[in-house]
Amino acid sequence: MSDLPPETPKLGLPLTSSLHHSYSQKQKSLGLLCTNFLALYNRDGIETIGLDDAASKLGVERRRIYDIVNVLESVGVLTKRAKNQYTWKGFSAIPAALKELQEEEAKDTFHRFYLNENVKVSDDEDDEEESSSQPHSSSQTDTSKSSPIFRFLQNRYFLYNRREKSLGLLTQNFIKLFVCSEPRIISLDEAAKLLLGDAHNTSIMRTKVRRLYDIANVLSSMNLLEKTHTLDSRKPAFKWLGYNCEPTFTLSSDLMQAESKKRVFGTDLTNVSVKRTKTHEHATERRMKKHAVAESSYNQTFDAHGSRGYEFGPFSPATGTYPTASLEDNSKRAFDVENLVSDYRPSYQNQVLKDLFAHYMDAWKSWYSEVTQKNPLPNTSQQHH
DNA sequence: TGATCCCGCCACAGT
DNA sequence: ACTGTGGCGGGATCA
Repeated sequence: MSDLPPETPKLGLPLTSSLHHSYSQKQKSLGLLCTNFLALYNRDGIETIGLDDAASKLGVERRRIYDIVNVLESVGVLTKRAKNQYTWKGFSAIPAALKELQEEEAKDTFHRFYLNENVKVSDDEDDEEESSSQPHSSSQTDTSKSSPIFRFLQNRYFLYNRREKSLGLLTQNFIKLFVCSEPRIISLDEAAKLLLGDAHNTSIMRTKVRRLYDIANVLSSMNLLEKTHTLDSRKPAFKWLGYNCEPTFTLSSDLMQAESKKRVFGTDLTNVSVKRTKTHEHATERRMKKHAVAESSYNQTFDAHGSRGYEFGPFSPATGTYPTASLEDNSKRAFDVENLVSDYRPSYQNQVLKDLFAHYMDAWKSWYSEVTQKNPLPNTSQQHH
């Protein structure tokens, strides 16, 4: 139905901008918002941040604050304290957070390598297998759907799935991409591919890339990231800068302006002002349609293959960088350990990771020799099959 | 035209 | 029922 006209006359709107309704995307970018956010809260005496406070001070809707807060939290700058409230940790918390990410990744890699745990199942729905509703002519599936157990599992599924797709986790996995490999310049397409594992329809890719833009923008405003081009091609890409002790982000001077002359950013409290015109009702329609589809595809997915839709681990070794050994290859692997290690190690240019890997390696070796001494298994390690 | 990415609907979670 | 969160992708802007 007809909503209010999209251009409701709004209070306190800068004449200049309202006259020639020049819409500037940049003025409202997430990166800029983040800069202002940091300028606002990265100072002494701040320990608690209220979302409403931030939203109103920055002149944006809450939704945008969530975006920022989620990525800030994923690098340790913030911590959720309670509903609507975050605790400010500051930039000094970044190194530890990054280190933890490195460790996580090293651990994952270790497991993938030695335990062959890449059971990864991507979170996409590229399975075109009958896009129509599943043929379940047997009514028994329907009854089972109403069972408490089903609902419980369904809930778990949702929770897990949601977490898997959260901006925060995506941020961490994105960062791992940089922190754990040497070519510290990655295009977002590339990143999306790595994070997605393998094979995905363009729709999933597009969505992922959109999110990566969001993330990259706030990381850039923190000076953890920088936009450049890939060395070879002219493709735009991002370069990891890492944390350089100094609070490198520019303490935006316009914050002062914002403070004094109200709303440099946003210009409105209710975001109803000079926005991109859009047919409201159509948007709603689209929604309905979209969600109807999504829902059916979910049901289908869940029914068809119970655990489908999960993505184990941050990202799969889609690039084939990791030597994979199957579990039944025990004996062979045992003899190759040293070689494998030296083969593998070079892919870690990063000293921290080298050390970590060495650490795991030592642990594993001592464990292994212990086991093999008690249980001499020359070439017959696989006989128990 | 392809790269960017703002915007806000609405599903799901929490009270 | 009502509020807090935040996934998601259409389509406007930018280069």
